[in-house]
Amino acid sequence: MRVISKSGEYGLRALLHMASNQENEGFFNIREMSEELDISFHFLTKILQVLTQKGILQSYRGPNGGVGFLKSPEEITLSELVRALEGDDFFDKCLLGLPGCGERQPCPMHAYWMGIRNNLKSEFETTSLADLGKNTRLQHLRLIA
Amino acid sequence: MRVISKSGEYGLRALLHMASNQENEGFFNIREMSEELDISFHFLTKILQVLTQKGILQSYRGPNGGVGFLKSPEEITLSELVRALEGDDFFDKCLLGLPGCGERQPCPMHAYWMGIRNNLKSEFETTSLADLGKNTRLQHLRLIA
DNA sequence: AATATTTAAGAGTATTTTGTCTTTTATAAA
DNA sequence: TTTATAAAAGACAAAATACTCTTAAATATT
Repeated sequence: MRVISKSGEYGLRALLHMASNQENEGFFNIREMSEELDISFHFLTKILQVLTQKGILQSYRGPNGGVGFLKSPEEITLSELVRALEGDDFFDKCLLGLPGCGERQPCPMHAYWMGIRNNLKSEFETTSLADLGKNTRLQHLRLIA
Repeated sequence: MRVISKSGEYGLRALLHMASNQENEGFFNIREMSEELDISFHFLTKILQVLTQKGILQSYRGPNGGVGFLKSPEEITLSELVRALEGDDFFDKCLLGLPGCGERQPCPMHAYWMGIRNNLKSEFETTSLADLGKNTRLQHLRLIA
């Protein structure tokens, strides 16, 4: 098992790369990013397309085209990114996978799991992409294997 | 995305079912369980086989055969079960999927994620299957859709 | 206008996970 | 000892996820 999908990992890595190179300011070339991060170009393109469709990134085609932030990384929360990459119901899912699990018809782990899940949710909601990106830049942390 | 795999969900549901019907005491028939929980019989069999191989369950073949707990549910932690069902490294994985991520060569999210991960880990380590099973029995909570 | 560049989109392939079916092995009961 | 029952094991099929390749559309430069 993995906590997030491969696409999610790739997406987060690309976003962190962008956020930690914001002096670059404008648009990032996807081909270059794919090489720097060692992620398949076409696959990364698709993942970033989704983020563009969800209004997190904007893109331009043609020479010097690329992808850039639509909102400032200060205003982008980790929670928002995980939902965009892993599905809107990420923080609502039943641990046992039971559909319709909730207050009205809880599974045996509902209350327990909801506590844990909500902690994670609020943690992710109060962490911005800028926070993580600054960290990356200042400490020269790696985004590749 | 899902937090645990489908096999993991099925395994937990079966174990909760067993733990909450402990008056039954002895062995549980897998066919019956698969019907009560609406899980494919053969698939469930394989999942329980793994739990048997990992020393959490024991099994007997033949008439009145089945699977039962090897240790008492009081002594089985949720942490142990998740590791058995999702892999031993469940609580050690890098959120970005980077191999070898750790103190020596951390990814930008390492410290942050380690905090969250360790919380989850200790939460799961201090929760027994018996706790969850008792809950299920006393409150008549559902394990099926 | 023509060409080159770069993302978008879609079709197709590979791998992993999930699920099914069949055969084997162990055990109990007649 | 034969038969029935139930888990173990393995081969196979289907679905989901991950990845590749080709074509289309947009934009900039000449």
